[in-house]
Amino acid sequence: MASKAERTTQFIIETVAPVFNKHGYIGTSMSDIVAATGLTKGAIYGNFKNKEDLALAAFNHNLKQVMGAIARKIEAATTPLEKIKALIDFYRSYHEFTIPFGGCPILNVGIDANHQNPPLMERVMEVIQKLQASIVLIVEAGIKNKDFRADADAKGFARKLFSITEGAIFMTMTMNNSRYLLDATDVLEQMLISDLL
Amino acid sequence: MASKAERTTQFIIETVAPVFNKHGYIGTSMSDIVAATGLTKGAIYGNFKNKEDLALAAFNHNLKQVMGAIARKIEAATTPLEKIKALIDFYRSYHEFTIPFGGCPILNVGIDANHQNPPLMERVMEVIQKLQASIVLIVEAGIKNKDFRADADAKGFARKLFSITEGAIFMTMTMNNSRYLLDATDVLEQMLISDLL
DNA sequence: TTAAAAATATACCAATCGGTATATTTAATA
DNA sequence: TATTAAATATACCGATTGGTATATTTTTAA
Repeated sequence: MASKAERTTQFIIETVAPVFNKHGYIGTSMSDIVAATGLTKGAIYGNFKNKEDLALAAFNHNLKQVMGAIARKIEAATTPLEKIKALIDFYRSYHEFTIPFGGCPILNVGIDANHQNPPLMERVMEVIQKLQASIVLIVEAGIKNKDFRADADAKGFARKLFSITEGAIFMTMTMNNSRYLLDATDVLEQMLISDLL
Repeated sequence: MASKAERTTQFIIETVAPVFNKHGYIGTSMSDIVAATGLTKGAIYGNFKNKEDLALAAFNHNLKQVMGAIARKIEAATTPLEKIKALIDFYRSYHEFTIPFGGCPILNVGIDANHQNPPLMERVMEVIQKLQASIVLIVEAGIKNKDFRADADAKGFARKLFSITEGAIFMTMTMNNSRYLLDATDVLEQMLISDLL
């Protein structure tokens, strides 16, 4: 069994992650964190060096939740074409999925940390690069596989997929209307045909 | 000539608008505002009831800047088709255009005010509705005009245009790479053909 | 079961937060 | 130019910020 300390650290991260995602770095105060966890400042600072470290851990935890769900969907699919389809399909139910998290962590922290928190911003950029690279890998596998056209632009497709998805998440979150995400899946399905097939 | 007071009020709004857009509502302190304007708290509170009123004025000012530039482009075009093309084309140079503002005010405040500042959030939603309605009007004029297909989905097109654009702005701002906006113009041009023509 | 170590709680710190009452300066106008 | 009204500066308010030193409690392991 994990030590008490390890379990407490994990508990703090899990409890605080949606708070940071909803209210942002500056918008989340140490007293918010104390209130959310029911612990005291002593306990928090015993487990994390400072607020910034905790925010980083919270962001990574939020990412893991969302990425984990996506990864499971993609890994369940067998061919590259089916993986891309599964990825697009995931966003059909993303609104309900993301409500407990408070939206997309990449989008939220990307806006929140820009001009504000350089280390957090660095992490966002790094994560986006990695996610795009993993989409590129799938598309390239599909080219080898003859699922996709030989001249398909894997990087371009990954960029557009990511960009369109983030825009749709933003719109459904701010307008509280999942239609934007459904629109986006239509656009992405058309793009799949015109760009890759 | 405008009175001294009116000019000071305007000066505060103009000076503070990009600060709010970059750092967000909570991230912008009254001392930031004092430092940026070179005025004192007395002067600021003599011109605005409180920080929230100032933030709202700043948001409206930022909007006016961006919307003004777009409106000029659209009004210069004569036919509905050309207006839509001009709108899409505007985003080709949006990255450079928006750097002094610190990004898209709708995107920034939409993320920043969500779960944080209900009156500001209300204003964001209202603005998005109005902007989409104005795109719908252009498309509907184009349908009457025979520029566009009779069965074109004006509202759906407006939603997708807005959503794709915001996503691209987010990506180019956080990755500091205008390629995402250029990608988006390609997608939008294809969408113009497939959805409206 | 007890001693040592680790984790948590308590009580505090200086700095900063948004905001205000009042004094002073500046601008408008007669 | 003098008077008045408006605008701005100064000095302050209590509350809250992130963070810490130390006391207390709880867990771990002998």
